[in-house]
Amino acid sequence: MVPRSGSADRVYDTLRQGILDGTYAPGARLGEADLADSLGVSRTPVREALRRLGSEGLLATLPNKGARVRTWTAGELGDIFDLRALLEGHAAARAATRVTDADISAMNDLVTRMETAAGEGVSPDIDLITELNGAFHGAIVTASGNSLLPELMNSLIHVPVVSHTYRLYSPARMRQSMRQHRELLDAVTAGDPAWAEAVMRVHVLSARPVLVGAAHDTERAAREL
Amino acid sequence: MVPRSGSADRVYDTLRQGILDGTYAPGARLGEADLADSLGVSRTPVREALRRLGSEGLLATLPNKGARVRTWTAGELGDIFDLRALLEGHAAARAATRVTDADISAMNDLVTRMETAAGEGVSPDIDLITELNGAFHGAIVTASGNSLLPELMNSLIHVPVVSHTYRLYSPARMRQSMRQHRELLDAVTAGDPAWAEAVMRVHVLSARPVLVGAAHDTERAAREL
DNA sequence: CATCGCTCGATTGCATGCAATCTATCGAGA
DNA sequence: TCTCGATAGATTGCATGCAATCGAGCGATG
Repeated sequence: MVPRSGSADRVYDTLRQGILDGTYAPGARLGEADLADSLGVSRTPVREALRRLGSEGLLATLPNKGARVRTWTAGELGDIFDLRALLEGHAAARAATRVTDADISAMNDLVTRMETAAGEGVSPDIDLITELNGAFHGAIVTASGNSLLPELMNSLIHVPVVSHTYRLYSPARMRQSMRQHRELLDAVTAGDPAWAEAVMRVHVLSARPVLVGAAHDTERAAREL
Repeated sequence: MVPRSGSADRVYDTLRQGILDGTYAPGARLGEADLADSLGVSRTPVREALRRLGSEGLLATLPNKGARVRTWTAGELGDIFDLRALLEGHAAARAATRVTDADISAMNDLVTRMETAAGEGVSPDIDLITELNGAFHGAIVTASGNSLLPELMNSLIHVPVVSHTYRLYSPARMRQSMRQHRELLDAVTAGDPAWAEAVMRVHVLSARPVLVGAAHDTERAAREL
């Protein structure tokens, strides 16, 4: 998934990144002319990028009314985590029976680097942890051997707030998450599918209330405006 | 998901339908100018539709080389059915604990009409069965209460050959499929999530070898050209 | 004779112009 | 004063033109 060369692809990457990192807030309006101007291209590639993002679920587009950054209710976030628990749990079980030594070695590297980045240093490197965490979960999903699962996970994980998970974690919750990664790796290394699936479900479902709670707070604050 | 009004949306619907019903064969090249001419619109809405279909996985698009109808290997089809068994099994279990009487009544209507369409008449109405089957599975998924599951299923089910399932069925296999629908409805009506999940998994996984086998035959035939 | 390079036709990618639609503001009437 | 309607500005949707890139076919060369 390297950044391709065309203008439309660059615009797509820029907008996607901006949506995920919060540059474009949920609900923000994305006008074609504004974006074209600020990005130095014409409206055509911008339109193309907006339609792609719309069909991938990051934007809500209304005919003749333009595109807005999609917002997610607390209920939808809960549903996302239910599906993640199901799909990633399945992936972990299958990965446990299929991983190669090279896979395990790479995963171990990722987990170790995460533990370092989350370690006792004064300020954990959230961006790095987020990136490593995504790579680790991606490695599990890939190791499941199901060639369509990575694609399918992308339609779930691209939800902006999910990529901000670690910003919402307390130090204790962060340490718990790191321990779960380590145990997941242990279960996969042991080749125990039931153990791996259970740990993965715990890992995902224990993150769920943090995200859903944050969404509830946001909704409450929005109602009181 | 009613057909919207714009030209781009009409082109999208036309192409999608054409891909699913085989008008555009797997691997067929879809040129912008050709389509624009034959559909009586300019290249702009055609491009838009092609990009959408590409990002939804129905087309494989290469930069500067245009779009082709995506082909699926037997392995990918097997992976799709594994994920369907997982996701629809989950949906059936949840539906069993949440359906309303109105849901059950609507599902019963669908199943009964399918049985009629597949009945002892000389030529079962395959198109009708396919449509009713899609509606029934959609009803189960919707009744699961997970608001994102329908979206997610769409990224799996849009694979062309899957929509042709019933064309590949023998009369005996067809009757078996109808019995499974009826038993699934029984399980959901009884409110038994484990039973419903098991029946759904049987239903999906018993269809799997038929589709995968057909794909293997196609691949073999292609190699021998 | 095979292989490499080149030119030309075809196709995609991007920019721009115009028509259609929507939103917001202002004004008339009850 | 409030509501409804009309007009104007802004924005999206579509068509078209031009530049960039790709692929096929021909010719030159080892």
